[in-house]
Amino acid sequence: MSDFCFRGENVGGNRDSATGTKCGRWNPTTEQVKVLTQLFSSGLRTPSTNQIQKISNQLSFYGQIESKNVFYWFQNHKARERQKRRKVDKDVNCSENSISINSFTQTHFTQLYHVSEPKRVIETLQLFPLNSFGESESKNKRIHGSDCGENTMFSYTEEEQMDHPPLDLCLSFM
Amino acid sequence: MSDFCFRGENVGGNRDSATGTKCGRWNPTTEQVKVLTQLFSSGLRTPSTNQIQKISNQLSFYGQIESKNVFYWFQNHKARERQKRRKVDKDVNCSENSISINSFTQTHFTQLYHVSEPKRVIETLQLFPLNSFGESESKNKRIHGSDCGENTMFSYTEEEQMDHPPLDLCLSFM
DNA sequence: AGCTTATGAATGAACG
DNA sequence: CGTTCATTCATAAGCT
Repeated sequence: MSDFCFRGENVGGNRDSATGTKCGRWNPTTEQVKVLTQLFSSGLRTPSTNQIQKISNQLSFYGQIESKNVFYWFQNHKARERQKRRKVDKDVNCSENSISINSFTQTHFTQLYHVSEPKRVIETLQLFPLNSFGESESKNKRIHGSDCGENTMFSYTEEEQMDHPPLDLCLSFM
Repeated sequence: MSDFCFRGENVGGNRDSATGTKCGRWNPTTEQVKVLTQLFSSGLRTPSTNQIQKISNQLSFYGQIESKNVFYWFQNHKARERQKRRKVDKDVNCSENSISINSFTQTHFTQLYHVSEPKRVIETLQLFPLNSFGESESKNKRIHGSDCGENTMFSYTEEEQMDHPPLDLCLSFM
């Protein structure tokens, strides 16, 4: 199943612009998404302006990107994780509720806004290696992990094209 | 309309035995679509989280469904109606506003992207909730202290009787 | 059977 | 921040 759904991501050389693809909005490459996701997984949620700048700067190697893209990405990612959590929280009950669902039986709004804040991140996300991390597995899941497996394993190989900067994000962050 | 034309209304689980895949995407039953459409026709455009939950809960009787399905359904339905409307409108609004904002943190983008509001569907059918005040739930007073009144009261009169549960949506909504 | 349409799902961008 | 809009991708259903 083709769950991976990168739309037009271009690993090799992202068409800068002014080509066939309309550059209406930012289309992140898989590398960019991967890095951003890892940063998020590392606990980074609301990067400062400075961090945004640096992230954007680093990611610009993989393709066209602006600071605001990074900004929005984190905003959206954070918001959606929470939103999803809220929506999925209690739909666990299957379709076995016959009738008699009164209005007051809706007492399972578990206000558990406990999103388990990842301890405010360490000031030095030295989480990812300086070099090409092999992306063995870990957090490669799609943002919107659905109920059905959601494998979403990016099946692209990157060994052959690691001529880009070794992602020294952790260095330039602080 | 073929009434009993469940397209996978397997209560046990929505799985496509043909391919073995667990679940591709939500396949609403005719009943579900009918109810959703009616709700939309009644004026409901953007149900709140609670409403989504209740709708989903009710519709789960007819088949597998999740909250996010309801959410997406309304999003898409509304968006597509507007989209079509826009196409018909044939508005050659070549508003070419190149966003030259690099400092998003500075201030909010001053973009006057004001689309023609499609006259907000008739929202006048706020008859009245059939049930009394849902004191138990009512409003979760946010710290924001903003006014409440997010209750999209609507009442759709279901004339035709169904051979399934009495669809007390209007009851459980509020 | 392939193409087209309809629609579920996802997400970047922006608003209040 | 939470919510909403707009655009796009992916896929099931429908049509020729």
